[in-house]
Amino acid sequence: MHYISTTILVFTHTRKKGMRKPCCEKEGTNKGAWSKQEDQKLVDYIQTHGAGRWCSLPKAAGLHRCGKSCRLRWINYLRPNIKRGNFAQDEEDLIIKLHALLGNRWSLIAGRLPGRTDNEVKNYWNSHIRRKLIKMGIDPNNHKLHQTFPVPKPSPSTTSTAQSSANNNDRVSDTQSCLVEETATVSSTSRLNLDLTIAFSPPTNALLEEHKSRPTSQCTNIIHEDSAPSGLLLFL
DNA sequence: AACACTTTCAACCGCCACCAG
DNA sequence: CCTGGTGGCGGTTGAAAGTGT
Repeated sequence: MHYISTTILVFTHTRKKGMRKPCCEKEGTNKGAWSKQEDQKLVDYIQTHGAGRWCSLPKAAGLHRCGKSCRLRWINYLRPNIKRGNFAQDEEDLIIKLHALLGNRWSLIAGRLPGRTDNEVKNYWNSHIRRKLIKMGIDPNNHKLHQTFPVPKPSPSTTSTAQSSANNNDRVSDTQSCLVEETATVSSTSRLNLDLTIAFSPPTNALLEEHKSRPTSQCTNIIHEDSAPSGLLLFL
């Protein structure tokens, strides 16, 4: 009820502002969770016709969905080679380092984690890592240690109660050791040590393709404005 | 067992960049 | 150059699952 009224409000607002029509017809399209049948239809269609042309895809595939919804479902869930489930410790460490370097650019971060999607990385950051950093007195936005907050000792008693499986305890303490190490760097240089060459996974084929197709001017060596070069080559 | 509260994560939304005409 | 269509991105939402009382 409330949703419909806000949708109408927003819709009329955008029509007024930019006279821009929505990418899909709102009427008659399904919303919410996808059914098995819908998934199957989408997979079948993409397997025979390939992904792309998202706006016309739903009609062609016989789906009562918005094209964007189809794209999201494919990219985040149905696409082959998607890694699901718990993040490994090295993945978590890499996310933290990449976030310190790139900020909330989830697609770029996810691009360095084979099999992970931007949505998954974003969710994991917001529900796990962010909370963890805050608990440890680290500002998740700038990765700096809060001045007033004492650095906790990496003892088992400091682990989270909500996720207290043995596995998680291990992960938490590992992260702590990693972050304590990092905060030491922060305190000495006011910046994280962002040398990513150690834990860096090789670029995916897609990334390499992407790189090939771009002019060299867009291939950027990321150098912090006030720090030494990280040695990380990013394809932006 | 029942309820309240918290956490997780799939999905939606609007904005913006890019490109073809 | 301008405009409209399209794809991609990051922020946000809300239902479901989990946990505490």
